[in-house]
Amino acid sequence: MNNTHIELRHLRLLQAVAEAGGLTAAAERLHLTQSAVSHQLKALEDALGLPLVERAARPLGLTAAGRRLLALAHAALPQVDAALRDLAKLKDGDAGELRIAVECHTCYDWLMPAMDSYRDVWPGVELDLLGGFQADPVGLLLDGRADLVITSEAGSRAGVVHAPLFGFEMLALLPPGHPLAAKKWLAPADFADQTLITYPVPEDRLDLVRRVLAPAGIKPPRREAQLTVAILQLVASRRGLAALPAWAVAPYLERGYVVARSIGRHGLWAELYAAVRAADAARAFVADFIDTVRRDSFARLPGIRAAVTPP
Amino acid sequence: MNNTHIELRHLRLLQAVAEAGGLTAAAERLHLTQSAVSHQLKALEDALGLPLVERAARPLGLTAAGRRLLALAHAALPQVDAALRDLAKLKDGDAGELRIAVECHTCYDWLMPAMDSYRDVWPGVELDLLGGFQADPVGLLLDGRADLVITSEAGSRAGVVHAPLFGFEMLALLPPGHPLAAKKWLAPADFADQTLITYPVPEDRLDLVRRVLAPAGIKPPRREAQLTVAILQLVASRRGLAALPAWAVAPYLERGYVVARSIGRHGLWAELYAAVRAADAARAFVADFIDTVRRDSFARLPGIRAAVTPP
DNA sequence: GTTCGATATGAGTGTTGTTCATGTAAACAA
DNA sequence: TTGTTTACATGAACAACACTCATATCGAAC
Repeated sequence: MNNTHIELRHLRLLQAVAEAGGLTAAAERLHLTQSAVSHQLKALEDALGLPLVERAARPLGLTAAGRRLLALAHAALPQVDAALRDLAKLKDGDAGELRIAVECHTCYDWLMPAMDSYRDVWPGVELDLLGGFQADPVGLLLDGRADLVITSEAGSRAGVVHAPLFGFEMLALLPPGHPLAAKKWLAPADFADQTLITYPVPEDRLDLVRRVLAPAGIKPPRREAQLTVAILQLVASRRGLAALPAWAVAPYLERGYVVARSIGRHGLWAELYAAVRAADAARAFVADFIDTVRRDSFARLPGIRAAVTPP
Repeated sequence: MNNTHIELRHLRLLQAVAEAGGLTAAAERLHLTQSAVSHQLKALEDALGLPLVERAARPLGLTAAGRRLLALAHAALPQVDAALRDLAKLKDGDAGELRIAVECHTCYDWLMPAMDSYRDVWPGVELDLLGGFQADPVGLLLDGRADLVITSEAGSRAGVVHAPLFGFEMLALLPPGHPLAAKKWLAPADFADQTLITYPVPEDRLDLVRRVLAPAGIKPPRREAQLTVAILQLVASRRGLAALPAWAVAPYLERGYVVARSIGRHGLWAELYAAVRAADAARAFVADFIDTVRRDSFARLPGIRAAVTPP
């Protein structure tokens, strides 16, 4: 029957479920409750008269019907997005300038590919990347020296909008065979007698220090390194511990170069935001840059989750 | 912006508006009120921040944005339909038998192409066409000698479901230059002294006689012909008048072979139904045959409208 | 067994799509 | 011109539906 009342909402739902590997995780991405996802999926299955997901398996598997519908989602949703982009260009024009300042060192890992995707669909937008460490990157927006800032601070300043990108886990990195590797997760006290290897930034910019160690009154010695590989090399050679975003270390973990542990019972989670001037937030090429980063990151980065603050 | 809440419903709406050339006509096809279509279109335009249709022109024109979105509809909706068909096959299987009996002579005009489209997507279904005039075609369903009957009678019999296909206008055909051609439409009395040329069927099967002439107490002489071309030839050579469905005579009208006039102020409209056994109505390959006929007919036949009885 | 993480379910609520009843505007006829 | 017809717009009332909240159920790990 073709009169089945199917909507793009259903396709987005199925895609999210398949990608997230579970209803709860899908709900988070869609900024819905788990209940809504469960209800909606059931309603869809009832309407079609076919089960779409294997409820037993974890990660959740799709049935043959589910896979067919997912194939439709993969075919149709990008077409829809492309059309909406074209409409946005018709409305706002398709040219502009986007000078991007980046606060976090490891962000280049995902920012570069995202910029490449973006360039494909907005060839008329001039992309610039501002280098060097900035004391007050959001200030650059108001100075007019940058148009978009990637930051981990949600702090809202007048005239600036912070759009949440995604949440990620900071993992503690240990050399293989380190005594602490026996634990499932590390408590603040575990860092007491360890050297901390970090990027060369002030202490209050390090989530591990500001949110975990400082509150616990622990102040381990620090050693700084400029590059991610250098930090990993120091950890691997047992000069100390480090804390880096999960996505940045995934390739090294696979090779067994270092091992990772969560920080605290539920892990140390941080968020990234794209800050733009309020006046620019509604401009199509700006809004779509943020969308592109979100989509691209979810497709590419392991161990990230939707931002808690809805976009 | 991509977070715009667009749904397949919107695409179907825009497609219907574009094809029907107006909101009112689109509403009829979608089995909605004109108000609903107007509201929904306005909501969509507001959400996108762009006008989609040129309200002034008649038939309604699309803006550049409307055309872009229509292109999306043309790309995406067939994919959706194909996916739903595949799901139906997964559910019910993809094979079956469909013996079709046809009551109306001119129906072969659209039935053949529709059957061709259908065969493409349901290669496993055995299609058969039952020939010859049937006194009680719906009876064949209950006898088990046919599986689907094309009929113009809505009359519901136990165990048989009548699915409306579309409404069409019966046009009165006159030779060019006939005195009655001066009128915009013909009244019952106009037929009083004219010979009526018809297919060889009982009088009570002729809509013109049963619904117009008989109630007015008019009983013109009849002359019968087997073939549509024969009827048209007799009309053109001034042997009498005929009444045929608009779609069946469109090509002859274009060539000026005959001229057509409405019967009555608002025209004489009839409907066609597909009758199937109630037990078969839910089977995917049966339901989709009916859908295919509807879609195909609307795409191909001029001067038809949605059935008044909602499907 | 208990606990934890994940999905299901029922009731209540807010949103939104639809209809109904008009209003308005343009085209056409008298 | 006025009346008539046809098509689209609009506001209020209603109905349907999607979502949330709270809670139940299920399964796996300990």
